[in-house]
Amino acid sequence: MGRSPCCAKVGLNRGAWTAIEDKILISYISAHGEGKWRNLPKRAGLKRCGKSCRLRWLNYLRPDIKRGNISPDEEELIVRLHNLLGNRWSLIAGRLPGRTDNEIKNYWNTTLAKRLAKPTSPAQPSRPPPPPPPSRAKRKTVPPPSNSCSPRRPPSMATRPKVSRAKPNKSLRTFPSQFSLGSSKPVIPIGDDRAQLLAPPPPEILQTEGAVPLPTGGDSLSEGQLGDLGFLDFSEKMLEDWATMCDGADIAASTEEGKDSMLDLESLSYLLEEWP
DNA sequence: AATGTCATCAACCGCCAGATG
DNA sequence: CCATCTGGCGGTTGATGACAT
Repeated sequence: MGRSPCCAKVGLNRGAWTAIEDKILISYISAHGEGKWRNLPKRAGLKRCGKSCRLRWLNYLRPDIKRGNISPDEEELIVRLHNLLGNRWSLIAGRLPGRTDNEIKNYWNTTLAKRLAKPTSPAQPSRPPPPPPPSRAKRKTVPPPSNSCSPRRPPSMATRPKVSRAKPNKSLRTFPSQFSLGSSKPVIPIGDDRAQLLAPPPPEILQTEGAVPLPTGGDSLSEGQLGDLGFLDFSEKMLEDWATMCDGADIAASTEEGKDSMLDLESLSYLLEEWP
């Protein structure tokens, strides 16, 4: 009864990924594509849990990941989106191409949350607190059973091999330019083993997919203001309108006034669901 | 130089929702 | 309709590096 474990836990590698494992995973996905994570480790010859492979790929190895510091524009966008969406990191990350939910979540927890806690912070949001967590938050809070098949922290983690993380200079930490999405950020020479593992992505990755051109009206950001955020598919005004709707306006009415040009379907459906 | 503390972030976990048989 | 599988999400942990003492 109950769920079967996502994979056999015995005999699997844990902790930090090695360069060889990364290479194997990249090669396999390059040849066979993503998906089928459960069987992927076996087929690829990796002693890893499928979930671990998926996480490694999505958060670290994907060629379209944008590395480097969060720009001020991105930061402000994260703050705004968090005010609107709460801790829905995947949704927030979905509006920041190249950024992962894990990265944004980490950035929020380590940097923004602390900064925003200070009342005099320039980034202090002017909006009310984020909405309560959506239905997903109804998870149980009981501690896991002691005989759980997957202990909270496996013993091996305590003896995780000392793997050099090769953390580059934080002020310049970014990914090789061929992986950027039009970013104008400085790029450091490849000192990261990740870069050596990755081949240049296919050209289509460098294109902004599904993006709606920014409005050309005066209320949108100028080209200079856009900076690194030129790939974003909505403008400041769109966010403002979106936020206004979230602040208690008649959403149903608002969405019928031609707002389909302002909101994508996902956002709109979310609003309609979460703010009835 | 040695030690302690803090900040960062990759990786893990349990849980959930949708898909599938 | 039900049980199971699969992919995905958000919360949390702990290794590591940076900085302070």
